[in-house]
Amino acid sequence: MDKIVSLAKRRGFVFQSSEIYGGLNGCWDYGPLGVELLRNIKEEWWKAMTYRDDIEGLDAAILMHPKVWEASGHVENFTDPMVDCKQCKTRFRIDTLSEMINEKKKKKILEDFKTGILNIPEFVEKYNETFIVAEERKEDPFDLLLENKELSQKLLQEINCPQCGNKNTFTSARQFNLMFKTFIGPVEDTGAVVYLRPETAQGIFVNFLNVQSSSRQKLPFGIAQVGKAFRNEINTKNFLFRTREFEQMEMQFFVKPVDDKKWYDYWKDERLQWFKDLGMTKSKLRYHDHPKEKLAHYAKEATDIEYEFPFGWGEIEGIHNRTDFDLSRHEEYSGKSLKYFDEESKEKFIPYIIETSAGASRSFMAFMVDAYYEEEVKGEMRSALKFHPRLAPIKAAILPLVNKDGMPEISQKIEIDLRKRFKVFYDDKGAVGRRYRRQDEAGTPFCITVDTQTLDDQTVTVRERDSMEQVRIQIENISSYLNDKLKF
RNA sequence: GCGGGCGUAACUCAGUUGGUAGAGUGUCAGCUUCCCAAGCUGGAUGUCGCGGGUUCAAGCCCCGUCGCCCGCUCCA
Repeated sequence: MDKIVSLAKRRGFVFQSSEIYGGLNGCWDYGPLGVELLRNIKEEWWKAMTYRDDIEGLDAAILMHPKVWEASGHVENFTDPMVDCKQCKTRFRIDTLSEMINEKKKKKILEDFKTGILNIPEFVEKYNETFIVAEERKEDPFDLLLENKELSQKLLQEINCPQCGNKNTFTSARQFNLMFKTFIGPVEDTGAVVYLRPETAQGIFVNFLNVQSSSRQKLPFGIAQVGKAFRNEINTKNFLFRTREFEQMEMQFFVKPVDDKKWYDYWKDERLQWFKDLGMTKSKLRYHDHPKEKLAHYAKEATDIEYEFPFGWGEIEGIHNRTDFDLSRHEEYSGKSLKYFDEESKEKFIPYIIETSAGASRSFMAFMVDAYYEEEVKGEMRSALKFHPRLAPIKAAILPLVNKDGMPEISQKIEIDLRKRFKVFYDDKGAVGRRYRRQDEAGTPFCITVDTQTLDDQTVTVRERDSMEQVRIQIENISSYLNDKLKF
């Protein structure tokens, strides 16, 4: 993994964000080669997903109405206060912690707690207030006390850790806000709070009827979107794997509820095949089906496509049956009907949604790791990135074998001609062997070399990255040769 | 968030009991070079992550902080 990170920096794939200021945790920048690779991945995905008659594209704004995130469940689920047990290192959500303690025990704890704060009048006052509020709202006073910033710390001291049984081992309760908050308008008024979207999906859901009616689509059909999403992760990890700003490639497929299984299976196959078609090692790809009891609140069925990274298997795409959860919720929260009218059956219903949600950044890293290759050639190490030609940042390098006898002139002509159609690179520095190896590390699949024979018969050699073998072709055929190699 | 490790040139790393920083690779310029990191000559690059402290003197010792990696936790 370290090798990949170091190569990524050395060759201009990925730099740490704000590096000269000491870096910013969990943020990374894509350099000249990185941005090409990333764009190619997104481009391949876009073509695979939207160049078909049953999927439309969309680019929704990153900022959305705050109610979207209430409807989606993110406000509720992304902002739980948590505590850690310092002894056994277990983390608890405050509300789950409360659930783990039985009523009798709670009573005892509250009594001990009250004794403990008798000599602090303001605490006693707050304590009594809490009970009145709990009565009014018909809530557990225990929970309310735990949620109170000043009192919770004292109360936590009275609670034994349900995991290890130790007392007085909890950290103070911390609020985890997994959504980034910001403000609409220059005045930081709470009424104007908006969030940076934690997923692109909601932009698709709220536009479901807009897209459907403007594109005259009928069920089943999908909406695809590529875009940045943001999560205030507790810890970032493993290079690009868990970052706070990342890019998603999502497609939401709207189906009749009775067809959900069929389309779930279809997209499950389809999405795995996409990674394989782009050259990812088959044995390093697998499904990880979510067991029923671990499914997220919105999902009926879910699987991850996982790639075997050097640090272990990790999710690069999720395929979920989200049922009618999202559209129902948006209907409820917005008060607008999101039902679809089926002409054939004359029925009105909320469609089910099959989601395919791939991480662009994670795929980037998976393709990078998968392409990395080392071998020994005549006692020297050769390292190469064996990208599928369609993903390779640079498609071809043009190299004059030596810098004389008119070779540079011919090479430059070839370069100018190819540059219109392909991302190419011209290099005349140093020995040709060194230039080949440089291109290997950048992942360039083809090197076109102009030599003495070129001067006689207008042919060049094309050296292939993986085999290092060369073929000789006519200059006028280079374009079609490359085009052919860039086909599936 | 907790525990551990690390931070010196673009990369990999060395740096003695504290005495004003080195190597290899890469890179750049030139020469040479007819096919796989060849050779020769010359050049450039460091607030030793950042901030503070101890000291006559800190890359080295102490404190804080930021970042990266590993493990745990978390990942609706």
